[in-house]
Amino acid sequence: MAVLLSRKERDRQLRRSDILKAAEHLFALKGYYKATIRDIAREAQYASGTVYLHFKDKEALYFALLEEKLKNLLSIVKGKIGQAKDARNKIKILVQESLVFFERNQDFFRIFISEDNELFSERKILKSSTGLQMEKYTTSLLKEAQEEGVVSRDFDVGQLTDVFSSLTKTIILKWLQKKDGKNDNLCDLSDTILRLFFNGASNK
Amino acid sequence: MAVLLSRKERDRQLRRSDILKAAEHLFALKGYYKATIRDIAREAQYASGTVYLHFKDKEALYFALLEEKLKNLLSIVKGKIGQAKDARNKIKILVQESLVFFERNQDFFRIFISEDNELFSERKILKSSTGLQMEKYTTSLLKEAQEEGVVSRDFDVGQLTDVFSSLTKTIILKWLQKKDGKNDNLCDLSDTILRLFFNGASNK
Amino acid sequence: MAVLLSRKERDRQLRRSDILKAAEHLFALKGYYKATIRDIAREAQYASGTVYLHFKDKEALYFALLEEKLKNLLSIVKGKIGQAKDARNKIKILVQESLVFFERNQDFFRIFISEDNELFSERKILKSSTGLQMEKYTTSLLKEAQEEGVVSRDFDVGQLTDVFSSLTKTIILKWLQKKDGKNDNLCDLSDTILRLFFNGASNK
Amino acid sequence: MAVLLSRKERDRQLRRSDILKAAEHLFALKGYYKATIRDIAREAQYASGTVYLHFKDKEALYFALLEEKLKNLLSIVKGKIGQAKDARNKIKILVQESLVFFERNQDFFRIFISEDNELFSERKILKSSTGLQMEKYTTSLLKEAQEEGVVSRDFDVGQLTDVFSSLTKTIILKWLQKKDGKNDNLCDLSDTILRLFFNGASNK
DNA sequence: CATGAATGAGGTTTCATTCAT
DNA sequence: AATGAATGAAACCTCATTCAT
Repeated sequence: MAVLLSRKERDRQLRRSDILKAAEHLFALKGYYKATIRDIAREAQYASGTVYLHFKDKEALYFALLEEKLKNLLSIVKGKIGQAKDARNKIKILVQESLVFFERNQDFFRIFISEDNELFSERKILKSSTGLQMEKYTTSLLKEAQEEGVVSRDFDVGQLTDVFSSLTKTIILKWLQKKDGKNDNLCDLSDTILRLFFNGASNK
Repeated sequence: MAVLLSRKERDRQLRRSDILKAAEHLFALKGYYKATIRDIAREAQYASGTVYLHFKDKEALYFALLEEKLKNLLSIVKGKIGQAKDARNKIKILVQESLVFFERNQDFFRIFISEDNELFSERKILKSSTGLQMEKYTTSLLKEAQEEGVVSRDFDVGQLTDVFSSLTKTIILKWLQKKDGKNDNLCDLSDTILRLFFNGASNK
Repeated sequence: MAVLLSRKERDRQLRRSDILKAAEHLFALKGYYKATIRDIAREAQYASGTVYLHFKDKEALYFALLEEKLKNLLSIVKGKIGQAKDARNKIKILVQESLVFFERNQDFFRIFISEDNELFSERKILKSSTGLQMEKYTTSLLKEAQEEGVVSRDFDVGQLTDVFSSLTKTIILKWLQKKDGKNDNLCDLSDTILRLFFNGASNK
Repeated sequence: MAVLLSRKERDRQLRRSDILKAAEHLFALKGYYKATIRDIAREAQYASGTVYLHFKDKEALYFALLEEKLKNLLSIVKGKIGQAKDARNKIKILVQESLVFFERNQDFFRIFISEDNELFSERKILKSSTGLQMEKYTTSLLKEAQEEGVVSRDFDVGQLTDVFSSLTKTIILKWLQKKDGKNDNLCDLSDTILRLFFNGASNK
């Protein structure tokens, strides 16, 4: 019985996952408003109604997607960082792992970056609780860096967090837009980001 | 006769302007999709149809708004920069004037920053020709800075332009989100931006 | 004073006529629904409002046009027929003059033929009183022809009238659709029409 | 399974048919432009959106209607004509069956006859491919009649086709307009049509 | 559970008509 | 009289969401 339930549950998760994958693709391709539930359901090979068995409404689907992926990224990052000792190295790992992750999840990046700036009332920056966690985690690393003196204490940590994040996103976005056939590795850009950031935020 | 015509034309521009102002407010408040033409018309105290006497359709209204404001900003910036001699100062002025402008045009900033990241197919980043001009202009200043040695030549200028813009936007956005009653001047943040950027992009 | 008034009146008629001409062109080109008052006014070089100084509404303009032209055709036909003696000749003249008229007024013909079949409630076949007169006149000629024995009395005259009219229109329409560069004269087709009709409606 | 599918499909066709019937009625009553999708949906007892599950847009609905009915008429006619031997009899059957059909489908006739004369750009006389087939079929019968000598070769077959069709339509239209309570059978008029046509188009 | 037809609110846009200038 | 900006009703169509099967 436990087995049966767990299989059932596993199946359920699979379907949910199918839908999330389709949503990721379509939201990235067309944006939140132009991507229809029908599009998404069809791409996932389900009927529209099925989507509603897993998500309350379109917005919930959207946020679940954000949540899921961010949780994934955060856990990867936290895992890898465990080993590092000083803040500089931790931040280095954060950047590198983010680049690796986004290179593999370009659709998600498109959604992520556009969500990013939605300060509009409706699609709120609820910043999916994991988004907030991510932010807090970054902030804590930057605080550490300030304490270790590798980043100046003159700056407001909140501000630094935003600058750091947007810097990373900007570089990724630029890479995504270029992507001439060359297909240079995104992760090669971690040095650029780190140099810009650490120099920028240094004690002078 | 000339007077009559010019009054007519002036009135026309006033009405157009009413609509643009309402659009600015509503696009900023609700975003492109949730802001309806009816909302905008009502806020401008006109009937829906009136909007279409001035703009072909919703998109045209949106882009006209972008264009109008950006042209304004660009001309201010270019005007003020005329006086400056070295690249560092020019860029300083660019930042300062942008901050002044966006402090006065916060609604527009909200639209601007969200447009910015729309890589989606439909509402294209055609970056309203003036948007492109603005970008080119910034790039030219950064090139100058590279030539003058105040910014490292290691970086790709395109990349630098993006970084510079997103840095500025990020700082503004952060300020906009905080804005606790204090109401600190946005323009006071120009030093933060410049320090982060010039240190970041320095030769080491 | 009389002169002054009459000049005023003449001007008024000229403007009315301008509008009717534009309406004729646009109704022919796009049909009643797709032709807008604005289109028509613009083509006539007036403002939309001016149209309403001459016609109560769009429908009134449409019917005035029908009326005007049909009155014209009817008076031409009646004038020419005065001379003829027997019904056959009268009908021959009717056909010939109609062809000449429609060759010169092809736009109007397009409108006329489409109106023709509108039995819909709204754009009623009020058949502009002149349309009715025209019909009665034709009927009277056909009655005469029946009395003179050149057309069989077996047929209902109303029916014959309709058949005669639609026959004429059909031939004209066909000519209009072909009109390969050749530009053959439409009036050359009168024999075809008359032959088809008189044979068709003969006593055997 | 086959049964299940076929029931679904059958239901679907029924709904489609409901809508077509309502459209037929309303287009006949008010004409293409004044009949609204809402009207049609309401008459068919569906919501507006439902119409769009079956037809891409208003025009598609209109043409589907035309197509459906014409296909029906054409197949009936072709079926009955199979038996006949000479052209005269074939044409007789064509007329008779058309009359029977239109007597039963008066709403459709109203649409058909009005469509007929739309030479306007938009609602094209693409004459729904079946419309063209119908025309070609008629033409072929008339050619046969010419070859058999029962219709004069002096006439252009295209012209004859048009004359024949409009003659038939005219007689039906007249009948439809009269229809005093008497309710005489429309099909009784086939002799009138045939006599008018064959005499008219005879060798003299 | 899954389906997908049905719903209907609501958006954009057009255009006949009015009316202040 | 002439203008043409303004109006606002009303049309078409989309799509998130529900619910009977």
